Amino acid sequence: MNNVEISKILNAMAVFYEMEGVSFKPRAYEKAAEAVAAHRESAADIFKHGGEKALMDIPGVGPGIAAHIAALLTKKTFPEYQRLKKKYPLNLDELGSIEGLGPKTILLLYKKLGVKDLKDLERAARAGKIRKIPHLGIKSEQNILRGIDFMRRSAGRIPLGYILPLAEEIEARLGQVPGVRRAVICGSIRRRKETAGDIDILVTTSKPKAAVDYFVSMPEVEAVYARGEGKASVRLKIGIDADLRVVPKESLGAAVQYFTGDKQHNIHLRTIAIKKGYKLNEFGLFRDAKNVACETEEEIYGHLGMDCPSPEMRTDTGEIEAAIAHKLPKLISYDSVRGDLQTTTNWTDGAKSIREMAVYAKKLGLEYIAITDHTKALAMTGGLDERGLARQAKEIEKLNTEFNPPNRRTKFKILKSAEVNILKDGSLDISDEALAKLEIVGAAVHTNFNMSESEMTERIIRAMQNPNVDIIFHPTGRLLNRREPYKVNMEKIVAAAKATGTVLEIDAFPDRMDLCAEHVRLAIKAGVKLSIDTDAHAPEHLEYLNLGVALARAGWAKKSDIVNTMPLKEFLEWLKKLKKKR
DNA sequence: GCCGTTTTCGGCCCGACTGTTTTCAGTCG
Repeated sequence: MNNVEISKILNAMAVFYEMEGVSFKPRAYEKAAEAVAAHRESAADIFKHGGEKALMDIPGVGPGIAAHIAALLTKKTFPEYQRLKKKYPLNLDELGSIEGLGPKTILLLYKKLGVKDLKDLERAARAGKIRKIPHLGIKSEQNILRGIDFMRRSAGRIPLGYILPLAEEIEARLGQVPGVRRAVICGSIRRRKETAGDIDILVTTSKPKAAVDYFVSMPEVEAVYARGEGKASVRLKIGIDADLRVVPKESLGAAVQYFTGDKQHNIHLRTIAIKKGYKLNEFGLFRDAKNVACETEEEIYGHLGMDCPSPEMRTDTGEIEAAIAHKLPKLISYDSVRGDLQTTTNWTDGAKSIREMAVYAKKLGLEYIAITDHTKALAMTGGLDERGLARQAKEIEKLNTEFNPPNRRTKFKILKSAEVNILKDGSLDISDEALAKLEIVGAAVHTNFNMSESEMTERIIRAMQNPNVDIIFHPTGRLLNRREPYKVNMEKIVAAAKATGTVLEIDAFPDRMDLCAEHVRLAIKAGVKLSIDTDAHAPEHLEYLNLGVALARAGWAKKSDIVNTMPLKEFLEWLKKLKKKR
């Protein structure tokens, strides 16, 4: 049983206890579930090497839950889970993923209408049965239907950050199969789209059968749809499909181009090929029957008289025209971000200490991180007030001294910062005096999401007008597959950011990934600076930075557009200048 | 059920919004 599966069961326990009306246990199980899911090392390995006791090193896991996890690993279940699952025979995976539907309502619907899964729920809602239940009404019924619709539209797609590591692992393992020369991820994952619906991998090999045999028998495979000489299609246990195609090594470039997409980009490209007297398909670029280019993508684009746009840009939104004009921007490269400007520690709802975050950041080669714990209006996270921020500042100063002994050449800096809440009226929940003492201030909307576009836009603009605010964190507030972005007029936000010198954030956390590519382009065009941050709540989350780079590249960002590509010294000077200007 | 610079037992779960209500339960961040 892997960490995700364990986490799911712990989450189910939280829901069950919520239904039972038990206090405190739900939060405890939820926290443990979250920690297990985020934990790098697999619980199975930890248990194998250190037993139950070692499991307790996972934050939020104590003796009780450690015993449950041990039972899950050895017996696939534990008595309390069995009992509650029997008492509430519900598909919580389905019902729990509908926005606005919590444990109590799920229980109510089960008791009154026998709703056990999504199918039951939709039937009941469509039949108008939900509105008749006391405490629920027409609006609740409509909200449930809307929730189902939203879930359907996003279902089956997994955030890039969660699927990319697996895709890369499969790619690497395929590369090791005897006979295989190359294995290449294609499709939306190669384009680094925010979510992926499937994994597409191409291989060139001298032994097609061996590659197909390996692919369909991987441990991640749940079912095999099809397996042939040069192609296989499977369902993975994580709930999406994966396709393997064996292609001749001479036409790898053409196949990679074809299967990378996107569709609109390829249609446009093929039209250009036709106009120039060619035919373009997955086997090559043909003039009459002669294949003139197929080994590399560059070769194909070159024959069509254009530069090769990087996969992230291929959406047919101007990249082809730019490629023809040889005016593609020099995109920000991966690994060029030098600091993370949004990180959360155990001073609020992060998992680890400032020191642990800093140590990990340093290990990744970063030169600075801003500690941006939540502030007081977010009570649920234990948000810091002015006094808390002052206490934290002392701790940071102490650590900075420790991290930078006088004799050491390489510098690492922890910046005093905060993720300040933008209140409903656009004011902030921390006094200006306290904000002025921080080295960099991020502000974000965390409450009152359902405002009209004009109200929300005004609210954020007002926050930007506070001279202490340097960055707007996750400017659209979307949560992939879970929450729509709040309504804002991005043109106005960008204009205000330009006027106030405020940085807009590209949030690299897999569930967030805002801004979207179009917004990035809009900001860059207006000359607004951006930052790429992870919103890390645990040290490993710092590794998500590259997802933000991917998003920046999709939005045509150059290195100079992103403030935290600057080396430490230059960044601090820039920050000083920024503060002075206001 | 977990946890510890308010510590080994007694806290933890706060505030706003929504939809249903006429005084409040459920949900979310």
